[in-house]
Amino acid sequence: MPYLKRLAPEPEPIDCKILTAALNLFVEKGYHSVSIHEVQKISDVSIGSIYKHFGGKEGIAKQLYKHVLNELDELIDGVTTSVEDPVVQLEEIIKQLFEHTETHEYIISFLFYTKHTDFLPDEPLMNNSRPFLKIKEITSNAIEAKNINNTNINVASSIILGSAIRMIQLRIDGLIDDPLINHLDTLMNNIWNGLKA
Amino acid sequence: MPYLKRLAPEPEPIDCKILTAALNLFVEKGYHSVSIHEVQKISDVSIGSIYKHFGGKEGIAKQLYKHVLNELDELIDGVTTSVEDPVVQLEEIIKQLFEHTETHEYIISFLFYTKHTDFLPDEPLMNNSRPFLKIKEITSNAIEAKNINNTNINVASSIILGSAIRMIQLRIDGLIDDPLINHLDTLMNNIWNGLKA
DNA sequence: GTCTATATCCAGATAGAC
DNA sequence: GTCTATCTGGATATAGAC
Repeated sequence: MPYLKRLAPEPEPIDCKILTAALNLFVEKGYHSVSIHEVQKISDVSIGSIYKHFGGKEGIAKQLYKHVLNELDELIDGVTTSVEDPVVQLEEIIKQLFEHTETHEYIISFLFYTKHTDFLPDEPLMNNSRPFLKIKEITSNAIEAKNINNTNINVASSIILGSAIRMIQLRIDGLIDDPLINHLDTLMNNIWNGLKA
Repeated sequence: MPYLKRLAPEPEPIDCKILTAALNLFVEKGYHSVSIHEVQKISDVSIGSIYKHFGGKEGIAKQLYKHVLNELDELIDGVTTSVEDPVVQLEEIIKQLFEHTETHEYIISFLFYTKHTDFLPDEPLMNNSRPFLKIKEITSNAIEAKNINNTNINVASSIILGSAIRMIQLRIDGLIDDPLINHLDTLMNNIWNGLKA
């Protein structure tokens, strides 16, 4: 699990004061309720520098968006290179996402509980981004390997990822009291039990 | 199905020019990218009247939020009064939501593909609202009636509702080509197959 | 390359006529 | 009760000093 190892010793999940401040503010208040002056204040970098580096608020959001998608992509690659069975790969990905929900809540919240099109209308849809397509591909592999019932790929991936994302959102909302990792086995058993037929 | 019957003959899903215009604009552009002047233009009601009736943009959003939650609530009540078995109730609710995704896309999008806390931070969380609590209650009933494996309620409801919501979102994104109703049986079979154990 | 002070714009809200 | 014209605040973005 290279992803966790790399991040573990770092106090900040993102190595950039501006992006870190923006992430926190965007998640807490929502993109449009955050002014560039707030980002300036929290990050302790001047307005001028922010504009030099990112060109403005939308530039920050764009970079942040790419950054978190890239982290997710690396997480997936870490899993796919260390495990063979696509079913186990999916389970491991969800496991790590559940863990990150506790340890990197803001990144997870920005990834799975943000309507990006509200402020990045020109970016490609998250559900069409590399890491999401990879997850879909893994699901497809699992079906083809006959480890999963030959059901529609959109249905299967919606059951798998949809359940996990919903649990993450309920956890962030505070409607699930304990860490999601406690429910991982139950979740996966029920999912596979249905899909494996 | 009183819900559909009531709405069927109406050209507009909402009987208020201002709310209808706001719904369309909010879904298309996102709440913060919509100005009150745009709502004025589309609804063809003057700014003054809008402020008289709703007190401002947030007032419109608040009313709209309550309205769509109320419609969902009525949909659920319609199902629970016409069907006995909680498992069938859940299936029927999802069926109607899938149908509405085709016929009332904007309402469904506002319900299931909008981050309401970004513009209504003081409203109760959607996942804690009456209709969502009712769905959770129905799921709980299903478990108690032994129709569903005695698994954690949060896990079971995440699998059921999470899959459905994700399919709705993928459909709205245009990443699922055909109407969701075509996939209803496959989805429900795979879900129940796993949960019924 | 970093900062502060300033300009510009625009959305939300209001006042007052009809 | 409905409308239009106007005010005001605040955010983005820039200009120019250091």
